[in-house]
Amino acid sequence: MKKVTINSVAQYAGVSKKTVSRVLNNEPNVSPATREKVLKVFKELDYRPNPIARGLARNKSFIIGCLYDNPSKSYITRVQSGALEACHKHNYNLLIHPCELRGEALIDNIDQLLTTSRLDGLVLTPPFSDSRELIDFLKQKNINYALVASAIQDDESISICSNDEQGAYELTEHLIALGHTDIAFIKGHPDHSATENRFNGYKRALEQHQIPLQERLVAEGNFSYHSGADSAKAILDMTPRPSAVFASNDYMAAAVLKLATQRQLRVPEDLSIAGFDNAPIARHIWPGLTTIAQPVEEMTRLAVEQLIMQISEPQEQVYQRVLEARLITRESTAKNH
Amino acid sequence: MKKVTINSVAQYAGVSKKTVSRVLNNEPNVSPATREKVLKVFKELDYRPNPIARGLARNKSFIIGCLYDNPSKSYITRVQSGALEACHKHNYNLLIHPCELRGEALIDNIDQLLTTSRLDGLVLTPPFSDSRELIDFLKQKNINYALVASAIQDDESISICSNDEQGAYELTEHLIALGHTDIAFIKGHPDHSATENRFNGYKRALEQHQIPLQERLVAEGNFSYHSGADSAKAILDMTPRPSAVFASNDYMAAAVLKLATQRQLRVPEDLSIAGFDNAPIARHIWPGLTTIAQPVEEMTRLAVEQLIMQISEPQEQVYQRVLEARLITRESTAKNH
DNA sequence: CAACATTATGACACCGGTGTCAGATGGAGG
DNA sequence: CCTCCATCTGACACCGGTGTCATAATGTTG
Repeated sequence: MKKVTINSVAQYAGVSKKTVSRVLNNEPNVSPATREKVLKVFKELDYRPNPIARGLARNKSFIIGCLYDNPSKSYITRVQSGALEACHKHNYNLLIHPCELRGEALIDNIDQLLTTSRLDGLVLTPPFSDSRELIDFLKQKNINYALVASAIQDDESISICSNDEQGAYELTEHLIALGHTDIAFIKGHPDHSATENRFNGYKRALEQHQIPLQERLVAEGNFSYHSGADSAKAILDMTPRPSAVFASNDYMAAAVLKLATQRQLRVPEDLSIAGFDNAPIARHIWPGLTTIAQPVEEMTRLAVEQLIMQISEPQEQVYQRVLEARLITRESTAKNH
Repeated sequence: MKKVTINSVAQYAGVSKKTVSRVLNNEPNVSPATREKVLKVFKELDYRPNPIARGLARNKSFIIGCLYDNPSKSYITRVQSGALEACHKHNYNLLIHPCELRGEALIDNIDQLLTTSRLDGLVLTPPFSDSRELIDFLKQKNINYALVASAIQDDESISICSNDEQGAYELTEHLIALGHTDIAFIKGHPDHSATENRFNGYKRALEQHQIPLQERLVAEGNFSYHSGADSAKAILDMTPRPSAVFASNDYMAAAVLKLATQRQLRVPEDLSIAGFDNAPIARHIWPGLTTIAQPVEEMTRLAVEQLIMQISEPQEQVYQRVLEARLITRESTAKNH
C-alpha cells in the first residue's frame, strides 16, 4: 500500500512529472497519445493529487470560508447545504466560521482567520453581507467574497439575494385581502438589510390599499424567539388589539402564537399570525404558519459558484441576481370577521 | 506589504530558518537568548506560519472532518459548535461532511473524502458512530476518529456519550409519578443506538414500577417530524387512548402535540406529552415540552479534544466517558386524573 | 587540562506539487 | 533539402515549512 505521488505516476508512465502535472490540470500542449497514457496510469494506480502540495505551489487552499452570526439553526444549515453543494462540485471545501458581527474585534478576527487558514474566498451571510466595514476590508486585502441576501449591489461584489420587499408585500396583501387592516408588524434585527426590506414591503402594501400605517403597531425585534416573545406581549396587550400580526421571521411568529395560545386566543379566528422564512417550525406547530419561502440553498449555491469562478478566472463583470420569494399559506391566517 | 515567511524572519533575526522552526514549534535545544530574539522578530514582523507548507512537510492538514446524517438542524449546529470550539483551541479547522449512512457507497465516499482532503481525523456523530463497518474501515486505514453518542466502547475508540438509558428512565418515572400507566412510546431511527437505549430506559422504569409493557403502545419512528406525525395518528386513534406519550425526540413529540391540538385534545389535561433532546422547538411551542437535555456541545467538544490529543501524541489508553442527561419539566406533562 | 558528554546551531535534502524556460520534435513553406 | 515556426517535453528552481545529521559551542568529569 505505497503512497501514489506524482513522481511514481511519472516514472510508471515514463514521462516527466511536469507532463503529469499538465495532464492533471488539463493544460494544452500535451499530445493526445501522452495524455491518454498518463490518464490510464492515473486509473491504474488510483492516483489522487495531494491538495496540500498543490495549495503550496499555487498559493491556494481550495477552501472557502462561510461567515455567519444568526440565531436560526435552520437558516444556517440551509446556507451550509447550498454552499457545500457548490464547493463539492468544484473540489473545494467549506470552512465554517460562526462569529459575532458586534464582536469587539471583527476585523481582527477575520484577518486572523484569513492568514491562518489561507482561505481562497469568503461567503458572507447576513448580517455580515451588509457590513460595509468588513467588505471594504476584504476589498483592500484583495480577498474574493460573495454576498448572500445583501442589500449591497455595487458592481464589484458578487451578490445574490431574494426579494424580501416583494415577499413582505405579498404577505401583507394576503392579510389585507382577508379583511385585516390593523396588522401589527414585528421588525427584525437592525443589522440585517432584510429587516428594512421586509418592513418596506409591509408599508408599501398598506399604502397601496390606502391603509394608514400605525406606528403603535410596529414593534422592534431582532429575529430571535426571545425578542418575538417580548414583542408579542406588547402587541397582545394593546387596546384595541390588532387582528393580525406579521412577524419578520418564523421564530418570532412562533413566539406570538405561543403567547396567544397561552392566553386562550384562538388562532386564526381571533388573531391571524404570519411569519417569514418558512423555517421548519412553521409547519411543526399548530396552526401552521403562513409565511414566505426563500430559496436560501439556491442563493448560497449560486453565490459560492460565482465566487469559485471568480477565484479561478477573475472577471470584469460581476454576477448579481435577485431570486423570487414565494407566499405559503397555512392555517395561521384567516378572514377577519 | 511583503509576505513574511520563515526565510525573512530568519534573515531578519540573523539565524537559520531551522532555528526559527524550532522556536515556532517549541522544540528544545534553543538557547533562551536566541528564542527571545526570534520571538521578538515574530512580533515585529507579525509573522504567521503558513499552515499549508507546514501541512506538506509534516503530512498533516490540521483539519478535522465531521460526519453527520441527521434530520435535526439543532442537533447538527450544536455538534458543530462543540467541535469548532475544540478545533479553534488547538488551531485546527473543521470540515463538515453531511452524507448518508445508507448511501450506496458510504465507504467509497469517505475514502474519497479522506484522500482528497487529507483529514487528520474524523468525528463520527450518530448514526455513523454506531457503524461497525465504517469504524473497521477507519481502523484498517489507520485514521484517527472519535465517536459521539455511540454505544461502542471498545478500548480502541475515543467515545463520549450521554446516558440515554438513564434519561429515558427518569422521564418515564416522572410520568409514572404523575399517575400515568398507559404511556405510549415512539421509537427513534433503528440505526441510532440512542433508539434502543431510550427504549430500554422506558422499559426499565415500567418494570421497576410493576407496570406491564404493552406492545400495542410502542410505535416505530425515525426521529423525523414526519415519522412522529404518522405515529401520532396511530396512537391517538387507539382505544383506549393512552394518557401519555413519550417520543424519542422533541420533533416527534411536537408532531404528537400538533395532532393532539388539531383534534381539540387539551395538553396536558387530556394527554401528557414528553420528548427527548431539549431541542429549541421544545420551548418554542405551547405547551412547552417536558424533555431530557443532553450535553451535546460538551460531548462533541470532549470528543474532538481527545481526538486532537490522540493525533498529536498517540496514546495507549483511550478516553471514554459517559455524561449525564437531565430532566427538564415543562407544561406538556401533568397529573393523570 | 585533556577527554568526553551535552547543548545549540545550521546546511541541506525533502514533502508533492507548479512555473519557467530551454531544447527536442515535427510539419509547412520556400 | 533547409529554414522557420508551432507544438511537445523535461530539467530545474521554487512554494514555505520540517527532518536529519554534522559540526560548533559549552559544560562536566577525572
